[in-house]
Amino acid sequence: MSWRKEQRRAERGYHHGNLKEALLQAALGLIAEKGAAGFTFADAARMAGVSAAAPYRHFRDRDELLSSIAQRGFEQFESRLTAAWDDGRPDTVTAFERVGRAYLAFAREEPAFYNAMFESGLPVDANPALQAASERAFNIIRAAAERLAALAPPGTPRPPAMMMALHIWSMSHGVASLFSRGDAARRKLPMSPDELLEAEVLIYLRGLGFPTDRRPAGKGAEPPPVPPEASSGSGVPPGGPWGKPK
Amino acid sequence: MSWRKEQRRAERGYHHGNLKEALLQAALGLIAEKGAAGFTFADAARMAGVSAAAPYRHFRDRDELLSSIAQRGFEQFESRLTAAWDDGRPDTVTAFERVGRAYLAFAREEPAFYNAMFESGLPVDANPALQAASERAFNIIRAAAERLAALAPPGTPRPPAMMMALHIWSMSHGVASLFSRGDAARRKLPMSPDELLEAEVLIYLRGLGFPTDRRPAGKGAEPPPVPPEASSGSGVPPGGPWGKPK
DNA sequence: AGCTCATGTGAACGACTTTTACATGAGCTG
DNA sequence: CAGCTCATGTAAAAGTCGTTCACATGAGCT
Repeated sequence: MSWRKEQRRAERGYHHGNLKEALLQAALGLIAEKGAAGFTFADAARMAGVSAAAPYRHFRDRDELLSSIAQRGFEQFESRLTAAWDDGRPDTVTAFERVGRAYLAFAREEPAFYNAMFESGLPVDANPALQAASERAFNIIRAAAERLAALAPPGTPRPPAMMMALHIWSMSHGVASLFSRGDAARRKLPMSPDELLEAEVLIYLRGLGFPTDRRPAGKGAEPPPVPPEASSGSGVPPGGPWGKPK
Repeated sequence: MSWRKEQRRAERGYHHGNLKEALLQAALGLIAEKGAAGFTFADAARMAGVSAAAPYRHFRDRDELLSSIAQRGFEQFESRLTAAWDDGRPDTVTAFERVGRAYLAFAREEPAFYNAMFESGLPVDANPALQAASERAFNIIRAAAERLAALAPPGTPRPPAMMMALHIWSMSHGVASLFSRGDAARRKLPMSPDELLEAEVLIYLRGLGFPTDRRPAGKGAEPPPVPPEASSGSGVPPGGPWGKPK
């Protein structure tokens, strides 16, 4: 019953040729299925068709593989946030909310990455590269917050952008962790996680004095707003950022 | 040299007498140290001075021990939130913020419970008792939100309490997960997690139209507010719910 | 053709989880 | 108090993992 392994070896020769990548992919799949805790180094090796010792030629230990995945995750995360932000087009508030949705979408569509990044218990601060990658991702949110803060309605004190960024991050992460994960969209909600986050952010921005109907109060500093009929669906209903209160 | 085990046995006899509780305590300590992932059934047994097989007389498997801890955690969580809410005294907004701080305090002071409850990857929905306990805890937040929603300033549409509760929960959980965990207060922050959350909640409430200076707008429905000099430190500075913007 | 070194193998170690057959003794029953 | 029973503990064993080590292989360079 070990002709399977022989078979495999016959197919690909003694050397795998691309083991590092294969291990990363295998691990990604396993983490998506069973979570970072349930993922096993040996399993990844098996899935790649190599012995249990082979992975040690490419990763110091199981943790390093996990870190590599988290690192890659932060990079993809950053690029998705960057794309969503799109340098604040067509207007800052719209783009800002798109970033929020992108956060949730990432958590939903890349559960393995999200898990490795935020739920694996990895000591992020122990790995400089990882920390840097994480920071780069956060900086997207920060940059967006900065642009938003600059639009603060005149007359009111300008909110610190850093604080706004942290607030938005915590909201996004909270919603994602609690309500938006793969098979784990555990609680029954009166609204989708996306709607929940969108309303949350809108209420928050309104609390800062921002007009949340997509019509910026400042003039000139902001490109002309999208015509109302173009902001399909995600526009704020007249009553407020939530459905009809009953 | 296995006289240690003999020693222990001599001290307590063949039967432990209170093994279940001892295991729970041991596990709690281990999880606090090394996280739910690093915690080991065998270690707990060792710590309690029994063989590795003994725990199976009290827990079906490692997961059941973890679940028991999470369950207990939710119960303590509920009671702490209940105490913090204190039925909305002295006024709803103050009590509401106290709940937020209690959330963070729990995450900080009971990392083992928090870990088991929210970060262990336990399938909460697979265990009805656990799910119920979790729901009971959340219901505190929901009840508080309901009271708050009832105070919504007249004229504006009344926000759905359930949505508010989910929002507050996500903020609290987001801040706790990202910034407020034991050795893992990873990122450098311009303010403490408590301040961060407090500002976040205040801005949010203001976004809903609530007066956030602790002086309720409605009259009669709310007990008289605390005199300003009594709300030490946690009162809202005149400029807004954050420090001086520079 | 031959060398070398990155890459993979198998065996082995200790730790962990879980099951099984057996041991102990606390507490009830007569 | 004697005897029984059953909850609770033990040791041993099987299977899995992580990790290391000595050794094998063969890709690519000289």
